[in-house]
Formats: sequence, structure tokens, C-alpha cells
Amino acid sequence: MSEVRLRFPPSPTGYLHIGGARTAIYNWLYAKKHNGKLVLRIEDTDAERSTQESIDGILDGLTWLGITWDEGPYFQTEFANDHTAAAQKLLNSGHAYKCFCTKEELEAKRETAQAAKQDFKYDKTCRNLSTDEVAAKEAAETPYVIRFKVPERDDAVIFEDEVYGRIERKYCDIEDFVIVRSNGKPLYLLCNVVDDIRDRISHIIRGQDGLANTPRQILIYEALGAKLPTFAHMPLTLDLQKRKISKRSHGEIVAVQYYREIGFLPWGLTNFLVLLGWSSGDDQELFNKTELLDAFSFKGISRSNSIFNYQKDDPKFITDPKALSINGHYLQSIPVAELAAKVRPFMEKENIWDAAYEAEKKEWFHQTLELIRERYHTLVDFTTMGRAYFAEDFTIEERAKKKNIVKNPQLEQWLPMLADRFEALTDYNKETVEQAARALAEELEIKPGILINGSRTVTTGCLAGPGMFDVLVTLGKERVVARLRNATKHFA
RNA sequence: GUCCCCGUCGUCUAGCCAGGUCCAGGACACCGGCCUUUCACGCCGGCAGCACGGGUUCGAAUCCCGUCGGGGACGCCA
Repeated sequence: MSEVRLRFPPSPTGYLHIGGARTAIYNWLYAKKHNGKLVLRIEDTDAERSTQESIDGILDGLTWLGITWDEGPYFQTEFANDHTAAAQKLLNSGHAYKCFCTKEELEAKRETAQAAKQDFKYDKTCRNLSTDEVAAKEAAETPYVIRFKVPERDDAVIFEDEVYGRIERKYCDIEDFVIVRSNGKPLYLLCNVVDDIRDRISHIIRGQDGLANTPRQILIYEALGAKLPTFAHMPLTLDLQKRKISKRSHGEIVAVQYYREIGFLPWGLTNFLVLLGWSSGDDQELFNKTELLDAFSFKGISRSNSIFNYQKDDPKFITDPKALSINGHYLQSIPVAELAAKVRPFMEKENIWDAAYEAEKKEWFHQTLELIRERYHTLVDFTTMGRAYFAEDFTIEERAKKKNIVKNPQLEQWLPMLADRFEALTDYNKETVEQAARALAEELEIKPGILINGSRTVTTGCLAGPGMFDVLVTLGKERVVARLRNATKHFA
């Protein structure tokens, strides 16, 4: 049995596109599942964009996601000799020919065809040149491109795609495509095949946009006498308007780095991305790595494009709500110690990190995380919605203020009274706090909820949260008392 | 224009290959109820879909044809 070898060939763009990430994930999963190798190959032939910085952007994204590769990164430019050698080989074997037509000539023909609403295909002018004619052009040093000589046959190129099934493309529908530019540089179509042959790639998993290229690439494989890999094309991810998602039109939400910034867990994103175009066949949607490896197969890959459900103007949903939901699930279920480590950089960035959280306050910190993580979806939530637990500079939600403060102006007196009661407590715990609060409510002849919600608002700034008495204990007597006393400022 | 691919709830999808168990199942979102001091937690419930038209069949989401809709590829880009 031959070795299972996959590859992920991104071009350096400075960031990892979530669509690219999904492709990488599928390749990685397949390789891992079949004890194969994943080769990382940077397609850096576009010198303009191929700065070290943009290469790092890709590697950085992959690393964060936890996608590990076994070979590479290789760089396409390092194999330029292979590409030109292959072109020469095709020329020598009669699978390709020199084409002396100029860009201008072709452009004119293309326009004529378009004007007549005709399909344009290269008319093979140079394919039919006599040896003498070719020799004359060469002697005159006429610039030329190299075109692939597509066999003139009545039948079709046929291959079996692991996702799309049997695909056919008639030979007569394939034009003699260019494989080498007039400046001597081989084109992507050729380079890609040559690289895959050299890297002994056995399975090519890529986006459906590569599907139309495949018959031409197969022709190259055959002409080069190489064994065909297995192809598996996956559906594309589009936006709500069914457009390809791109950084240019959608901004940072297409970059995996963005998800790191907004507090996604790598696995949360991975799990979401995997589900975009693949399903296990049963109703399972949450997978740990082992389960995913076990469940993943080409069979579950969908053939229709999927839509990244993202609405720009909804502040509640900074990305696809399902992604948030899945991330929230992992946020709530990973071990607290792990969570603490993940939250730390976010708190540091906000200057609300305290070294003691890893020392004498560790237990308190973990308990607090445990208490508040229940309804959070991203790591930044701990520094925004959860800010009041770690800092004094939290803001009070407008809605909470309106609902719990403004409606009961007398809270301006009541809250400080509550502070006094709490302060007087010798044993400040969940039970005594609750008793004290309820007792005061009874004396004032008001519903406990008024007091409780009022204190929730001034102590946490939030409308919603965990059970109030847990919160009060977690916050600690001192902070609670101070915040309740200070409440008067909210009535100004 | 040519070629290729796709079309099940708002979104991700199961079911389609081997037609009946599907007046179509799950998840997210949304709505309602319960719980509760609150809630974006939890529990319970609800809304909502086989693109359309023919055909085959006792029976079609599933098979066939057509229409419409969507996407992709057609570069001396990658």
C-alpha cells in the first residue's frame, strides 16, 4: 500500500483565511486518520506578496489552530528548476508546443469572440506551424509561451472525485492552455502538479474552485507519466449574499487571527469549521480530537456550498452564532486551570491581571471563573461582562441601570443601608448575606428583588449573571460594601 | 457566451446511492413557558424547509426529464 500524503499549499497573504483553515483542517484530519503525512508548501511565486511577514501570518494561524504538519514548509520558488524541467520534458515529448501568438493578437480574437457572444478558445494557430515555421520564429527570437497540447479526441477526461463523484470533461472543451509564460516562468497549473508529483501527494483535498482545473491537471499528470492522486473537492463557504468571503469585502472575520483576538479557543473554531460542509452522518456536532478523527471521512462532505452566517450590524453576533455557541460550549467545559491560562493574556491586555491569581488568589480566581463562565461565549467576555469581578473600572449597562436603578430612586438610600448590614456581618457568607438582604427588604416592606437587582447592577454592572448571593460572596465583603455605598453616584 | 457543479427550516445539516418506518430528524438562531432575585445558564414547548413543473410508481425529499435559481471555471493570477 502506498503512503498517504496530503498537502496544504497556501499562498502567503499575511493571515490565514477561515476557508483555507478549513481546507487545512480536512487535509490534516485525513492525514492523521490514515497515519499519513501532511506537507506544508508555501506557494510563494507571487513575489510581491511573499514577504516573510505574510508567510509568518499563515504559519502563525496554523500553529494557533493546532494544525501540525510533518514536512515543510517548502517553498514553491525553491523548485523553479523542477517546473522548467517539466515544461521542457513536455515539449520534448510532444505534449506541448511553443506558441508565438502575441497577447495583443489573442486579446483581439478574444474580443471578437465575445462581441459575437461566442466562446473563446485558443485557435491552435501555432500548434499547426510547420517545423520550418517554428525554426524561423526561433531564429528570429520571437517570444513564445508554451502551451499544452490537448489530445484531439472525441471522448472525455474522466475522474472519480471522492466528494462529487464521477466528473467528465470533454477533450474538445479544453483549450490548449498555457503552461509557461513568455518570460519563461511556468504557470501555477503546471507548478502545482509538478510539486505534487515530487512531494508524492496521494490525496488532494481542496476547494471546489479547483474542480474545473482538475481535468487539465490530470492531462499534465498523464503527459508526465505520473500516477494520479485521489481528488476530493469540498464545497465553498459563501456569505449570506452567496459571495465568496474575502478579507476585502468582509474584513477581519475571515481571518483566523481574528478569532484568536476575540477569544475563541482553537478547538472551538476548528469544530465549527469542520461542521461547515461536513457532518458525521448522525446528530453529533461536538467532537473532541479523537472522536473527530474517528468520525471524519469524505463521505460526510457535502456537495453544496455552505453559508457563513454573519450579519454585520448585529453587535451581539460578532461572527456566525453557531461558532459562538460551539466556542461557548468548550469555554464552559474545559478544566478551569486550562481556562485560567487562556484568560490570562486577555486580562493582561486589559491591565486587570493580578499575579496573585496564580498564587495566593488562585483558588478564588478559579472559583470565580467557574461561577461566571457559565454563560460566556468568548474569552474576552471575562474582561467585559466579567470585568467587575476583577477591576473597579467596570461600566454599568444602560439596560440594567434603567430597569433596576432608575425605576426605584429610593435605592439611593436603600443600597447604602444594605451596605451597613453587610458590613456588620461577622460571618460573611452566602447564607448570612441572603438573610441580611431579605431582612432589610422585609423591614422596608419591599420585594427582595428590588434590593437584589439593585445591588446586582451596582456591583457587577450587568443585568444578568449568576445567582446574586454567590456573586456577593465571590466579590467579597469589602468590595460589595464599597460599591453599594458608592451607588449614590449613579443617581445623579 | 461555453463547460462543470449544486439546490431539504433564517443558517449548518440528517435522510437521497439500495423509493414506503419522513404529514421530513438534529443543531444554532428566534419565540413562548417553567425555574429564579435577574439572565445571555438549565429544563420543557413552539415557529419554520424537501426551488418549481411534469413523468415513472400502489407509493417520491428520494428515480427520470424539463424549468428556474445559485455557485465555480474559462488569464502569459495563484
